[in-house]
Order: sequence, then structure tokens, then C-alpha cells
Amino acid sequence: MNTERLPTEFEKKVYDALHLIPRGKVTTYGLLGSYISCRSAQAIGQALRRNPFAPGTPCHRVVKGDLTIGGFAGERDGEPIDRKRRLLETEGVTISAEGHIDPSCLHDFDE
DNA sequence: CACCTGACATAAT
DNA sequence: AATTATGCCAGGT
Repeated sequence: MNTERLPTEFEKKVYDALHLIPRGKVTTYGLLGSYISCRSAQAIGQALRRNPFAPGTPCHRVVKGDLTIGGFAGERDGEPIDRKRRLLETEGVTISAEGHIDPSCLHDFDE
């Protein structure tokens, strides 16, 4: 067994950043990347996609730079996305019918 | 709006 | 160990 790999420092940063996000708020991959000094949002998305701590890690609180839902559970559309949407709304995040998240729900790491 | 490029990390070969 | 392929993207043309 032991087919699972250990979480890397990079992933730890990503998960830790997620824990900094208060309930009812969301952040973007760009902001997260800026916080962990990573200019690649894709690497972050990959770390979230693995989500070794799921569902303990609120990966659904991360959205795209366009304030769109983005993807979830490795899916860019489908039911997972609908669940993510509902989850954010349940936590207090306002989302438009087009999938656009209210900018007031964005969380800043510098504060 | 569609497409390509750039930047970063992991898994697979 | 090195290279290739891929991945909840971002930004620019």
C-alpha cells in the first residue's frame, strides 16, 4: 500500500491558504498564487484537484480569475460544478445566474 | 469570443 | 535522472 504520495511543501501552502479563507468568502487562483509566491495558477489547481485532505480542505472556495466558478473535482462542467455553486451560496457567497461570483465575496490575504 | 503562449508542479514513461 | 504529457489557470493577441 502506500501508493499515496506525501503532500509537498507547495501543496501545504495551498491548503494552508484555503484555511485562511473565512466562510462565505472566495479567492482566485491568481490571488492564491500571489500569496504563496506562485505565478502559475495551474499548479494550484492541480494541488486542489488532488485534495488529499478532502473534504477537510475547502477547495470550493477557490474560483477563477474572472470570478467564475471555474472547475471542481477535476471537472470543468457538470454536476460537480453545480454542487460547488450551491456550496458557495450556502456559505453566503452570492453568485449570478451566469456563474459570476460577487466581488464583495472575494477575500484578501493581505488583510 | 477564440486561440496561443506563459509559468509551475506532479505523474508517468 | 531526464524528458514528456497533463492540469479546478492567466493574460495577451
